[in-house]
Amino acid sequence: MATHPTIGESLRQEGYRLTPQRMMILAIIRDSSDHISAEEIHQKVRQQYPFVNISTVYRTLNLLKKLRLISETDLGEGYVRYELLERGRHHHLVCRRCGESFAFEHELLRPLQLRLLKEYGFTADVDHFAIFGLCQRCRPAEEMNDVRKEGQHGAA
Amino acid sequence: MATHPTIGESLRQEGYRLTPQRMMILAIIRDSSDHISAEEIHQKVRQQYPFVNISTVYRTLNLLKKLRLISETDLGEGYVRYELLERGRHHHLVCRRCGESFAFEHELLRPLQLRLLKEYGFTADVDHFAIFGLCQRCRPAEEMNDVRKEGQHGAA
DNA sequence: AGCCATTGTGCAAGTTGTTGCAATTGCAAT
DNA sequence: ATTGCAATTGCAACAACTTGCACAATGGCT
Repeated sequence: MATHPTIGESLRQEGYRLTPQRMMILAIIRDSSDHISAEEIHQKVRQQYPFVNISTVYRTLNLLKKLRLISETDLGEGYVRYELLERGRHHHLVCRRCGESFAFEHELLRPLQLRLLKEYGFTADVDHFAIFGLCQRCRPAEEMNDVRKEGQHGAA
Repeated sequence: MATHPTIGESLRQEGYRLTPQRMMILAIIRDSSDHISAEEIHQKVRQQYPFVNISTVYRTLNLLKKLRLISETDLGEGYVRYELLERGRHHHLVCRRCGESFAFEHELLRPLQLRLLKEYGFTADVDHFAIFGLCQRCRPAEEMNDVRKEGQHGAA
């Protein structure tokens, strides 16, 4: 029932206030099994206390993102989803054809992160990537589609 | 003055129409020296023909993106920018502190692209990445900031 | 307990971008 | 040159998200 102590305390230690709105929002993110949208958070907060404004939800999410406590991901649904970062870093492959999304290990981004640091002196925030493309199942279908179109005028 | 022939023809070969609106939009993207926003394109189109609607601009940009003729990038400005893809593939590092953005070579993403294909069977669209983080100049300042905050309560 | 600077909230208006629909237009066939 | 019709456009309404502002609440200080 109580808000996640470590995250609430992280906020206060950074000089921010732990208000009832923020406690409710934090509890909902923590209790949600996977990525959750701002609108879903807003709905659930309102079940407890109906006067919370959606802009408070967005402002809280932006604050938590700034403090690197949550990650924000665009899975191509027309809105973004949020997740506790302490839950373990992972990333997503999103198929542009079927819309399905697949997780992939943070490990695969390490080499890139290192090269950017070595060659450009740039410290990349690699909290949560979403990479778009074609999944294994959809690629054949897409290629067949290309062939049909090329067939219309004969050349590649 | 004439619209870029190859891109205009690409459109028609795919079965789409080459309308005056699309010709103007294409010419503007081609004549722009770097990444350009939808709003900038709209302004410039209206100088030639004031009745073009912003939704036509967005729809044309989405079409060109779908056909992989342009790339779309979020440089953290609150809107996205577009660029001809045939101009050579490159990506951006965006500093979350100073806002500056730096180009980096497509080559650095190749290994990731290959591993995603080998390990997940996923064909990643790597047209234009924007990776956020801290640039060389801003990292010291940010770390100093962290130290000050940690000092307030003594432990890390 | 009470004061006060500062942070946070709700509201309403503003952005960027998307979409349903009716009217228009490009273009291939006649 | 005209026709037919799917593709395209303009418009207005909408969705996700942000922001300016006045009021409210928090929490350190006395």
